[in-house]
Amino acid sequence: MRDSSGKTSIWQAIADALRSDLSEGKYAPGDKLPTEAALAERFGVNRHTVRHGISVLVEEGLIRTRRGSGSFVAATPTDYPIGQRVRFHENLIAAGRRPDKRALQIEVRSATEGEAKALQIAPTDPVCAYHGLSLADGQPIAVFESLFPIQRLAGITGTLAKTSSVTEALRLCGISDYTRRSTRLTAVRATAMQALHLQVSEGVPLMKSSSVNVDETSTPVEYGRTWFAGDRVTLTLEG
Amino acid sequence: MRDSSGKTSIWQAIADALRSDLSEGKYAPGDKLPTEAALAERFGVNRHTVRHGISVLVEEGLIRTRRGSGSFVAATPTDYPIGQRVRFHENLIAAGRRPDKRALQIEVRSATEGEAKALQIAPTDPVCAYHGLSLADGQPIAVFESLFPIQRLAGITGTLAKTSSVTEALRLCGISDYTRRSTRLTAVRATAMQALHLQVSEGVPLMKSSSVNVDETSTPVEYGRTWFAGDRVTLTLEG
DNA sequence: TGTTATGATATGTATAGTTGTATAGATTTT
DNA sequence: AAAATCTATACAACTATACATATCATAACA
Repeated sequence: MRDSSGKTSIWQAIADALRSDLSEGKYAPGDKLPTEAALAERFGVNRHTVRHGISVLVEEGLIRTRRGSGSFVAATPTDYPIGQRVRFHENLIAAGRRPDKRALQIEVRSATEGEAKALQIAPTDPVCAYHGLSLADGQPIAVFESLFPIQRLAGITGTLAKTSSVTEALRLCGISDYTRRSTRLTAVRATAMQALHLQVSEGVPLMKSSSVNVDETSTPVEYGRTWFAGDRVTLTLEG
Repeated sequence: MRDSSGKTSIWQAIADALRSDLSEGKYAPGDKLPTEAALAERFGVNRHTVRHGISVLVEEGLIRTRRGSGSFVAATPTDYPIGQRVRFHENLIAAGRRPDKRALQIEVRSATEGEAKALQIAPTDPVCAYHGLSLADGQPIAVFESLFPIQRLAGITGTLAKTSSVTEALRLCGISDYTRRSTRLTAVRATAMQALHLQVSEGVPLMKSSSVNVDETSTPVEYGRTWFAGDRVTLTLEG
C-alpha cells in the first residue's frame, strides 16, 4: 500500500489531512481536536505517528497543544498597530477580535532608577504597578506591566482594580487623553513565568515593548512594558 | 537533565514565583496566601499543579497549610533561650512574639519513681500535673507537662486553672523567684497526640526538654517536660 | 449568654483521561 | 551499512472532576 507508489510518509499524510480539515473550517479556532489516541485509532496507526503529524502543524502555528488538556486550533495572528495613539481595546476591536484583560497583580512600590527616569519622577517615588495579561478571543497574547506615578494620579490603584482598562483608569484620574511619546522594541526569550501565562514553551521568542505615554502637557503618565507572544501578534508601524 | 534542557516544569515555576513573593515580603509571616483555586486561576493552570508547587514550599518549611482554612506563611523559628532563668512569657516577648498558653489538663496524681526523684520527694507523693500548649503568635510551638509537689505548694492546682502562668502560680504559692537547676535535651518523634496539638504530622522530630526548677533554697518546685516543634523553635544556650 | 446547626469555603484524596518524553525494536528507504 | 519511519511500551506531567474532611462565620435556638 504505502510502498506501492506514493512517497509521502504516513505522518505527512496525517498532517495534510488535518491541515485540510482546518482550512475547510471543520474545526473553528479554539476548537479542540480529537485526542491523539482517537486520531491514531481513526487512521489506524500508532499514536507517535499522529504526534509527528500534529507537530508539523504546531510548527506551522496552526495548532496549539496543551499537556493534559488536548490539541486546539490556534487563532490567527493579530495585527497590533503601534503609533501615536495605542489603545489595546480599540486595536483589537479594529482587528476583529474580542479583547480582554486579566489583572494578575496590582501593587504599590517605589520606582527603580530606570523607571523613575522614564516617568520623570524622583527615584524611589511611589508608583502603582499593574501586572496583567492581555487576551484576544480568550487567547493570551501578551503579559504587561504598567507603572503609574501615584503622586500625579491619586486613587488610580483602586480604579485599576475595578476597570482593568488603562484608558478608563487614567480618564477617572483626570487624564482625558494621552499619546505615546516613545516605544522601544526588542526580542527576548520567554521566562518560565511568562511562558506559563502566555501558554507557550519556555524560551520562545517574545517581542518586548517599552513605552512611555504622556498627557496633553507632555507629562509622563504611564511607563509600560509589554511582552507579546511572537507567533500571535504582528506589530504594525504606521508610516 | 531537566535543567540542562532549559525547561522548567509548571509546578516549579509556580513554586519559584511564590518563593520570590515570600522573599520580597509580599506576604508577611502568618499571612494567608490566596486559595489554591485563586492561584490556579491566576496562573491559568489546574489546582493540582498549584498544589504541587505549594507542597514544595511546605517541604522547605516556608509555608504551612491547614485543611479547611488555607495556606499560611510559616513563622520564622522562634529563638528560645535556655539558661538560669527560663520564663516562657518573657522569652517570647523578647523574641518579638505574642505568647499564649492553653491548659489542656490539670490533675492531681501520685508521682512516678523518676518524677519523685527529680522533685526530691517521696515516691507516690501527690503532684499537680499541668498539661498544656504553648503558642507564639497563635501558632503552637510546644506541648508541656509541668509537675508541682503539692505538699510544698498548697493550692497551686486551683491557681494554675486561673492564671495558666507557671511563674504567676508559683508566686501565689510564695515562690517569688526560681531558677533552673538542670535541663536535658533529646530529640524524639511526635506521637499522634502531640502531633495533633502541635498541628504537625505524626512522627516529625521534636526537641524534648526535661528540666527542674528550684527555689532560693535549692528546693525543687517544678519538674517540667516540654516538647518543642523542631521547625518552629530554636533553642539557644547562653555561654 | 452560650451552645448547636448549618452553609460556605478551603484543603486533602481519589480516579481517570490527555499530552510529553524516553527507550527499544522492527521495517523501510537511501 | 546507515538513516528515516513506524510500532510498541512505559512512565511523567498536567488536566478534569468528584467527593471527603476540616474550618469558619453566622444564624437559630435553648
